[in-house]
Amino acid sequence: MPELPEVETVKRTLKKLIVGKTIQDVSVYLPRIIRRPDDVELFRHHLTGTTITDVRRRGKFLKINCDPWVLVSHLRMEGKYRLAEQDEPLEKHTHVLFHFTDGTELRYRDVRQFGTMDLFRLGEEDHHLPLAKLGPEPLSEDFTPEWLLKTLPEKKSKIKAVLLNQEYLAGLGNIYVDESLHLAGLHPERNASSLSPEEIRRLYHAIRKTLADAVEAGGSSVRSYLNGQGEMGMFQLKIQVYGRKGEPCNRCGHPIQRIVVAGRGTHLCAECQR
DNA sequence: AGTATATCTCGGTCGC
DNA sequence: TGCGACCGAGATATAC
Repeated sequence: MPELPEVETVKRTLKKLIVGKTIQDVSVYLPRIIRRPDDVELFRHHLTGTTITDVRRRGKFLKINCDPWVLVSHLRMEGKYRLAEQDEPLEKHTHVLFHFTDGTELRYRDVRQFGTMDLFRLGEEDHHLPLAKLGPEPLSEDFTPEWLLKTLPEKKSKIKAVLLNQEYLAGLGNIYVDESLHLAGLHPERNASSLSPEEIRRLYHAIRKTLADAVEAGGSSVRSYLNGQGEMGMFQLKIQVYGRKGEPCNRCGHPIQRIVVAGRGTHLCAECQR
């Protein structure tokens, strides 16, 4: 389930692999993936003949510049991009192909078929859904302790629900929320408004460190996540709580619990997180 | 208006 | 081996 660090890793990998390539044609085998424009033939028509000029990221979204268009792509649970030679056999669950003029092609695979693609005029994408309402980037200078100190006390939900809300903060998902809360020593069911200023500062630094470390490690390879070159990230080796139900907490030795918070499986150490 | 909860997408995986 | 339950990001709908 790619979250910010995984999408950042895919972005960096794809940037090296596809910038400068020209799209000769596009094949769409599962039209439902393409949300905008609503006509898949128009999607093909717009992209054909364009050249990839940049690959960026916003929250968990990839932004692939195909001037004068930008493809906004969300991988959801299991979406993957891979650069292939056009004569390689198609893997199962391949839904979209971007054929380049040099004989290679960018392939989008997605077993769960949850991923989405939205095409916008370059520059207009941030003013429309799905990007329009996203909260600040947690690794940018927009995300500060002062902002967290000001906004968290106004929230009436549990801290885990707040951090999962992409309109509040963009890019955290289930894994990195659980990891950040463990590092901060905060219970996921705490009301956001109950956190003391000291706890909020701890949370701020925990989020920054968790995400920065994960980006540096190339993301986590939980489930089937691979970057654009098919390589695995290494952050899963550093994971403290996610998916470790029953195993001992690396800090205190007490067993990791799994509970449900905000409708999501949630891993925590009840000894370290209060 | 903000928050909580349920529903929906899907197929691999798991338990029985 | 077969089958139903489960999982989950985020949009959407509904309730309060």
